[in-house]
Amino acid sequence: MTVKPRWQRRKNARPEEILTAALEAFGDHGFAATTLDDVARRAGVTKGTIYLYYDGKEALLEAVVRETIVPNIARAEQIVAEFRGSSAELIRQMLKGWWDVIGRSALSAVPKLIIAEAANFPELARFYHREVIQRGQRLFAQVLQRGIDTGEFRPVPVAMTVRLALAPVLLSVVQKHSLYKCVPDDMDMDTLLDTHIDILLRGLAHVPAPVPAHA
Amino acid sequence: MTVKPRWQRRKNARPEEILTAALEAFGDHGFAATTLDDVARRAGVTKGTIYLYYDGKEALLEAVVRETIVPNIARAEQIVAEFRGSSAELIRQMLKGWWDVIGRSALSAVPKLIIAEAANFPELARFYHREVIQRGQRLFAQVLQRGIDTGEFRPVPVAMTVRLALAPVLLSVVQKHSLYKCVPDDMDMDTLLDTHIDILLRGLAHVPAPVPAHA
Amino acid sequence: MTVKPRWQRRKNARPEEILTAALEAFGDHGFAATTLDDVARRAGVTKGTIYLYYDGKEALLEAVVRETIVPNIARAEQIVAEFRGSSAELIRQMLKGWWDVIGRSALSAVPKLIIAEAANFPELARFYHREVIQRGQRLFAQVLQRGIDTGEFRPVPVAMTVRLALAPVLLSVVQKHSLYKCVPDDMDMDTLLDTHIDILLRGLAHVPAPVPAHA
Amino acid sequence: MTVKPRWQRRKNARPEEILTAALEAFGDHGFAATTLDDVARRAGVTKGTIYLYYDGKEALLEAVVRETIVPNIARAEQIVAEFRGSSAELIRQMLKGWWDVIGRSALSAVPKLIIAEAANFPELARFYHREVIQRGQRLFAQVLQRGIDTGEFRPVPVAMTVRLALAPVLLSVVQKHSLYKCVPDDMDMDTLLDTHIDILLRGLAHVPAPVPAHA
DNA sequence: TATGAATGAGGTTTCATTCAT
DNA sequence: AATGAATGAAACCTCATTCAT
Repeated sequence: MTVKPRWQRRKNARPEEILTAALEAFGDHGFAATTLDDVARRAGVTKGTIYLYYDGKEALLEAVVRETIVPNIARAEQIVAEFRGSSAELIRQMLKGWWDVIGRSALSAVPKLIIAEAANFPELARFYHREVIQRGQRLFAQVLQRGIDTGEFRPVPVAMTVRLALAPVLLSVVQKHSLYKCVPDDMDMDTLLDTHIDILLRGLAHVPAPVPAHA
Repeated sequence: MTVKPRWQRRKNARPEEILTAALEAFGDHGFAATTLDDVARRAGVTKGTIYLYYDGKEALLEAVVRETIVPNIARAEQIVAEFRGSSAELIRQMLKGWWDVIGRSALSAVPKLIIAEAANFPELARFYHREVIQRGQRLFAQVLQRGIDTGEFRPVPVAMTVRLALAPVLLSVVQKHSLYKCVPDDMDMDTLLDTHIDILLRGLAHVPAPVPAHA
Repeated sequence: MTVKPRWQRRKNARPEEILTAALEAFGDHGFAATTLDDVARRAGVTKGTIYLYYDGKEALLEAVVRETIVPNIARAEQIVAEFRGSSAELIRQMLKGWWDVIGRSALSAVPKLIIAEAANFPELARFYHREVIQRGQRLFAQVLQRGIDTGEFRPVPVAMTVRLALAPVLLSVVQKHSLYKCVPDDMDMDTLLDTHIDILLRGLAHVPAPVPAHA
Repeated sequence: MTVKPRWQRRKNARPEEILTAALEAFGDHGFAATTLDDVARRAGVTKGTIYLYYDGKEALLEAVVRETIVPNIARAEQIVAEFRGSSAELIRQMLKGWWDVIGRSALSAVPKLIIAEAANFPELARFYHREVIQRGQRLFAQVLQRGIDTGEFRPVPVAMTVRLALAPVLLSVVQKHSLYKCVPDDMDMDTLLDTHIDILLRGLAHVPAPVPAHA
């Protein structure tokens, strides 16, 4: 007969389990409304255990943000550097790929978390802006500029267009963790992305404007 | 700094002052991280006074959401119903108008607040989705459909396109209340909107044959 | 102006009530072993009320030390300055007076508290040393020096003698709040003080040493 | 710094190492403010190891007090029993010896510890009072009484005088572990002791009181 | 109507103690 | 014999809510 041990020793697995649990909890309820009891329960430990690995609630939040997203940015930068093909195709792959890797995964909670907590943790927000947003925008801007340079796209304000290209996926990921937790989600992300890419690429194409820019 | 006028305000101005203060505070810090002391301070009253007009913190949040945005939706519906002009022009005016009325005002805090708190207040989120988002999307869809019906736009998935058209302004308003409270805001909203409308309308245009500027 | 001061009076009295309760509790159990619940209970309030008046447990400790003893030092300085009489008589009165005012009162807990907590709150200890101990020793040293100068006492190392003169009363006050809380107190403080003063003054007198200083 | 020797120590050296560490830690911070992690670190072991030798934190405190001081009392009793010489000389040697053996060593932490914790551990305090203080006082009283009986000293209240004779060394040892951890220690213990013994013995001598005892 | 002193439930954090390794 | 991961009770502290004025 083996008696069930009160707890198990899982030293190496613990930090990541706690981090994942914290990401979920913070993403669901926000920082202030999340209790460490909730995080602990999701991680299958007790409250005190969290303090073995993290200095406190705030340190846990920082770890969640710092250790989850940044690696993916580096990977994206590498993919872009190695890509051979049209700029249009690369833009399509970046948007789709971002959704597949971040949007569908648990990592998708981070952007919503940052939006909700930026004002309460400005230092963390600045870190995220510097290491994630700016790097991501720079990457996308490179691709767009390359397309303009090669004549594939018409000249557009690059920085603005980058924001416009990313806005639908960012907003979708944010809504996935807020409104669509409460209302039936009628959004077909594949169709949305296809439509977005379709309109975007047509809008970047070299054809005369069909409508006067202004009345 | 005015000291005396406070006592000369109409008595029924109090609830609105509190509501405005609450919107600011909730928008800045989120619901859980906002203290009623903070709301009271912004409203120029003391904590106890809030309870004379609202049943508690949660009731205050509900009031903020219910009483601030809905009236504007009704106004937008009226504007659209009365509009005479091309669909493209109406789309341009709706996007620009939304930014002018909501985006620039204190009301812009509501979308960020909803995103942050939806999971904690699902009933409120459903209300907002039903009374604000769906009505807004329906309105925009009407305009888009009209443009397709009249041949001004090519056929596109309407529901998706509505989301895509609104995404940049929504995301901007959300970021205005989160990241851009912490990092220098280099975003020129007018240029962003112009670029967005430009790309969007080109993307909606009938591709091959150049279409006459005006029917 | 005494209409119904019952509630108002309590409001003004709160900080002092809490301070007294804290002095008792800290004196009894030490800082770390004292719970704020205990302090609150002694003061007849709840835990939260303490935070209306003090920033936290540590601030409460500081207030206890800073606001209780210092005024008495000032008073002692005044008494000495105004005294007319022999130095011996003044020394007698200072020792007896110190015991009557501090030793018998609740203030007697402070020296024990400082001894117990000095290492944990060095800044507070330095304050106490500077504002209480050094001022007290300086005062006593003046009197002793005056006695030597007038020929009333034989020359002795003043700084050392001050310590020796004060040691029995200090130790008594400390023990009153430690050991003699646990064992039956067989100490008659009046006799102890009389004996101390007797031996001390004889020891300070101008007579040849009756015993060889060393073998 | 020696690294290897730890493993070569006799196994039963462990308890003593822990006891020494505990004495230091308790003496520095008091019982409640001391963590077992601190004790363990000072002893060069981990927290769990302490429980192999002691039943818990409180048992450790008891062991510290019970096993450190008592042996020295026995030794002092023996020295007194074997002493041949004047009572004055014996008093001098006892005071000086006490300081050399207890005052300078780590054991000096015990009196401060007892003072700080007596109210929280009354049973332990009673033990200490019975086995250390009373035995020490009885010993000193014997010597004093012998001096009076032989005519070496004038008659004085013995019990009181014992306290007075010991007060300076006790207080010094206590302050060494409290205030003088925080403020520069300007106290020359040798001079203090010499002055004390000088005044005390003169005060015990057979000469007419130079000052009227009291009105 | 308005205040703000007081409360008490609930959260974060610490740490003595246990126990699997 | 020794470790240190894990626990859980208890402490500090905050703040929504109440209520006497």
